[in-house]
Amino acid sequence: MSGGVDSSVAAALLAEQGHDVIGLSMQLYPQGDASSGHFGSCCTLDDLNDARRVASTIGFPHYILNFEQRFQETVVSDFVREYASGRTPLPCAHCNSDLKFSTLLERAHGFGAASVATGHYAQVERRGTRWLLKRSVDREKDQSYFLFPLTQDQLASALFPVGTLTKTQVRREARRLELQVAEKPDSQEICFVPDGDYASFVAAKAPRVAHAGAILAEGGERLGTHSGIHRFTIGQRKGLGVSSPAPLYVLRIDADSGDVTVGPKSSLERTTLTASGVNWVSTEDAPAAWIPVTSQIRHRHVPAPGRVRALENARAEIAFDAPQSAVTPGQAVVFYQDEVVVGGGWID
RNA sequence: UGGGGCGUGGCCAAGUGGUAAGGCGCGGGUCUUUGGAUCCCGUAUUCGAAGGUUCGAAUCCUUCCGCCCCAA
Repeated sequence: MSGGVDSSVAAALLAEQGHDVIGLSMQLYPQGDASSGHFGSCCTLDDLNDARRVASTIGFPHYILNFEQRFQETVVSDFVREYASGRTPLPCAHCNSDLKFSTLLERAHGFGAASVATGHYAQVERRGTRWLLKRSVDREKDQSYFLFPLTQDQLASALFPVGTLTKTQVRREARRLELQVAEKPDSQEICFVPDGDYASFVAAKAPRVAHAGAILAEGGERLGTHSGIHRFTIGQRKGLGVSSPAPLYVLRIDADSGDVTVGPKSSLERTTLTASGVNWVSTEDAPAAWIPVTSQIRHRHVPAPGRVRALENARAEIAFDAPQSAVTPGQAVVFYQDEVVVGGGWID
């Protein structure tokens, strides 16, 4: 329970259906700092109190789990490491697979719980011998993209009560259940970075990245300098500090040399990509031959038609029917067939 | 008191007689449980200053101010 509307409604609905619900919230930052309000946008002290009030209103126990250290070890360290290596992290996906459905799930089992329910907009469905991950009914809010790493065991213990509802319906349920968080704004942006200043956050954790480097044109011409590769992501237009007749976008980030290569938007297009750490959610065996899928290379990306096939060592190759802009290492590529998550991996 | 170059919005910068491109930044919006991501809208009655030529100048002429380079 994050203290938001979605997880609150998820818990309340399960309780209403007669499940034996216990509420669990993760404390991810030091309490003292959280109270200042400058420690991110979710799971602050206020949020934990909101969760507790919801549990109290519905009438089930609520516990706060101190995951500060685990959070640092999994989500935050990966976040920093990725930026330091010139990649763009996707912390929400790691938080789901490495914290919520691992450490939190273990603790929940310790409480005697059969499953962990969250407020994610996604669906889990049993088909034959496998658990399938599917998009939520509300396609606009679908969060299956962030859940692609979940294993069969994790999916077997996952419940997404709001996955069959629209956001409008969730708000309506919250009001019907008289939850104090019914009108609470949706959370957004990265939850653990104070003031949204992620660059300073990364630089503080990994001082080595904050070194100046060159901004180069595609031909190698030096256009300017920058103050650290962690400030850039593929496809970024703003913040380059370089003048040009036409907008420039980040094309490549070389962590070794510190070079950031920029060029026109058209140079961002790619028709193929490879991914590592691929999780084939829907299939027993990784597909050796090409299979048709639609793929997303970022959250809110319009699914792009193409095909995918498995490579050695949990890797995969994706070929799009039409070029896609800004394929970004570190982001996830998730492939779908209709509403079903076939699998996903981390873009190389 | 030798020669050459430059001064356009906060920054970079096009434009060399026809009535101020563009980029960055900034402001606003959109989007969003990743990205100071993308996308959209706005942002110089004015071109170092003052005169002059012209129907008309940032663009030509004169003077002045400021900066830079080369040669002494």
